[in-house]
Amino acid sequence: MKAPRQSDVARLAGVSQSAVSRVVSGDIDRIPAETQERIRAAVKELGYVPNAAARNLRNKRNRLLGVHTFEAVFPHAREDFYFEFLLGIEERAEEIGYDLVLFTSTGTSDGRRRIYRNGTNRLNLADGTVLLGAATDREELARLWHDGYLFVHIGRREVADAEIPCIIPDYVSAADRLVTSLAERGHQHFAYLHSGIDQEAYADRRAGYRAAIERLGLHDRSPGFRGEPELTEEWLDELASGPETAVVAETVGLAEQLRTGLAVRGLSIPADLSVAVLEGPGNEAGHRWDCLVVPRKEIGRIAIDALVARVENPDEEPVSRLVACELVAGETVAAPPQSKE
Amino acid sequence: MKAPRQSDVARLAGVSQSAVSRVVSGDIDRIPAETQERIRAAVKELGYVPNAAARNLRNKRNRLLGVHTFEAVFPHAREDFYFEFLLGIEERAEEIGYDLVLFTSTGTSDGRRRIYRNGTNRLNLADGTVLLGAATDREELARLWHDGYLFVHIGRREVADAEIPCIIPDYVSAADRLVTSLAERGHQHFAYLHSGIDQEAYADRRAGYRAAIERLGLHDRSPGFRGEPELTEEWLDELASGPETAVVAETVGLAEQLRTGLAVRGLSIPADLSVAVLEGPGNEAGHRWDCLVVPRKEIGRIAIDALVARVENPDEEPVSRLVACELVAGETVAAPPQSKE
DNA sequence: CCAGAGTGCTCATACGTATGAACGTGCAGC
DNA sequence: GCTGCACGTTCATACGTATGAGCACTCTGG
Repeated sequence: MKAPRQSDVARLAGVSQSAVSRVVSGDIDRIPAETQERIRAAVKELGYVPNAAARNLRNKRNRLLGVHTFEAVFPHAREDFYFEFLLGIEERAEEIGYDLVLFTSTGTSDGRRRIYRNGTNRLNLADGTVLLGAATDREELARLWHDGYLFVHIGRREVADAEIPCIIPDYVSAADRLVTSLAERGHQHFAYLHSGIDQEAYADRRAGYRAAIERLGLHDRSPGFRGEPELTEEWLDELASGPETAVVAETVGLAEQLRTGLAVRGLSIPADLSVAVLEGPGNEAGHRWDCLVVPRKEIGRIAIDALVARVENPDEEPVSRLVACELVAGETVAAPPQSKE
Repeated sequence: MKAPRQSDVARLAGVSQSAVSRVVSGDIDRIPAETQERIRAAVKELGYVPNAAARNLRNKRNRLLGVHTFEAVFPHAREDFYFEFLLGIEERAEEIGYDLVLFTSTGTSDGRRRIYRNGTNRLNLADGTVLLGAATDREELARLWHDGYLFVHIGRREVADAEIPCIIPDYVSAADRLVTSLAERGHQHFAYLHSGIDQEAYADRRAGYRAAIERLGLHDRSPGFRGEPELTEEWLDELASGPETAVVAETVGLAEQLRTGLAVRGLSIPADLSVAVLEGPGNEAGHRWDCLVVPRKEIGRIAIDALVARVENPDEEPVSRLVACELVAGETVAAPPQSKE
């Protein structure tokens, strides 16, 4: 029971293989309707179906887009970082008629996934690949780029001597707008709570924060922002007695800690202090923090579009794109208390 | 910047293309270590990577497994049916070094996905495919089978004139054991709450239920089981006053309705009536029903193994497999009330 | 009646790989 | 010195498709 080929169809229809190829792939300018009909009938009778591999070999195109995460996708997906991106990726791929390859074969025993393994890069199976993962390996990225492989990376990733095309949440602008909106509410004195971990991931947010503070002539003297350990008892005491009316926290976790620290001192949010967070709300339906929302699904879609643009037009310049983040109002920001106005 | 081919590697290493092919694909019986080294070095230097399409064309093998769902995977995945299956599929594929192709390109405007579209079956890009989805289209399945395409289906799916290899939760045995365990608790009189929708999906469960009832000489006179509308006021009245001490419900939803219907009549679960459910617990952390658990992740893994077994050994008979379901204790089963003993 | 254009189709080839067959070399055994 | 054999390597081909070039024929216009 072997799959029929174009040549089988051709024999049945009494034409050549190339005529069949022309009909099935739509190049029918010079093939009269009657012949087309005969060929189509033969196709149907034999149940002919084009061989994707042969087509690909011939065409260099696959309509296949890779998705490479540096960790397993599904196992963590429920609450996970990746999940929403994948939503957008799948959705958009489906819309434009591409299939997705999940590169799972590149896993190592330690649970990490590498692109290159014993010198082999499976990725080239796809026309192009979306890379994502906080733990993206710089060296591999650099090599991939130097090899001229077509890819986009979700999230900012700077690599020396390579210009990685990234789809980046516009944290700079979002942090700036967040501060601006606090200032518009009347806040003048700010503190910044930084996470300490992963310097690079928060660099944009810090830049946006600082830019807004300076542009608007606001005051900030938060120790955390100067790199010292934050959320210590001393820090909290200082905050409680200081002029600050607004705190910008990098993570929800920090904000929660802050809340308890303040409660001990008899202060509440937002009555005494407004707090906004520089990351999206988690799934845990806790306090409704004022925060920014990374449009992950949207980013997934954009990544696919950026990739496909280059796949379909190789002359296209690889560029990074910023994607705007929305600010969402919660219940943790209010006007400054009158006592401090 | 074109991808290097074996012939490029060969030129650099000073050997023939076929020698390169032999080394990269492991057929090295008659190639001395020294030559292998030279070739490997050239491979590395050029960053050679095998062309999947050409390989596939030549071999009929890809180390690529398809995943075809008849609806979008990710969009619903959080709470969804598919999710756990995919977990297992990805996990197992990773372990054995296969990549996964998500067939998304086959979507139609109505949101359904078909395998065959304008005569083209994209699936044949992969070595074999795992199909899943409650709404699986029978005609397409039949055609796929008749075309000799390699696949397994998750969930039972019967198609005339075709023997679809399926991975099937063993609902028959699970339902039987569930009844048996109720009987061991002392229950003699049972009622069965059926969902009315999707006859086929619950057929196995009904069979297992009935088998246990008959084998153990138990009593059942539930109208629902005879196909009449269930959970009517009359039905509830009858149940409340009848000899039944245990109800087996097909879905959690039905069980919940039952609970409220009983509450109105002053009866509670499990004090007055034990209730067990023939489907797994949802994510909603409501009442802890006694129920069965479909080992979805496990099934995903098994599907991959079954598929790969046939991919790697085409003589292998396509067979369906039953996978045992676990029963989990909840808080809705107890001994029958003494008044009815 | 011939040049030129158009029509309907086929020829030949390339895509990159894997592999059975064949080839040349060196060496052991008789 | 010839046969036989193992070894190391290459040759040649097939997989199924797409497509530019080309061929044979018909028609149109001058």
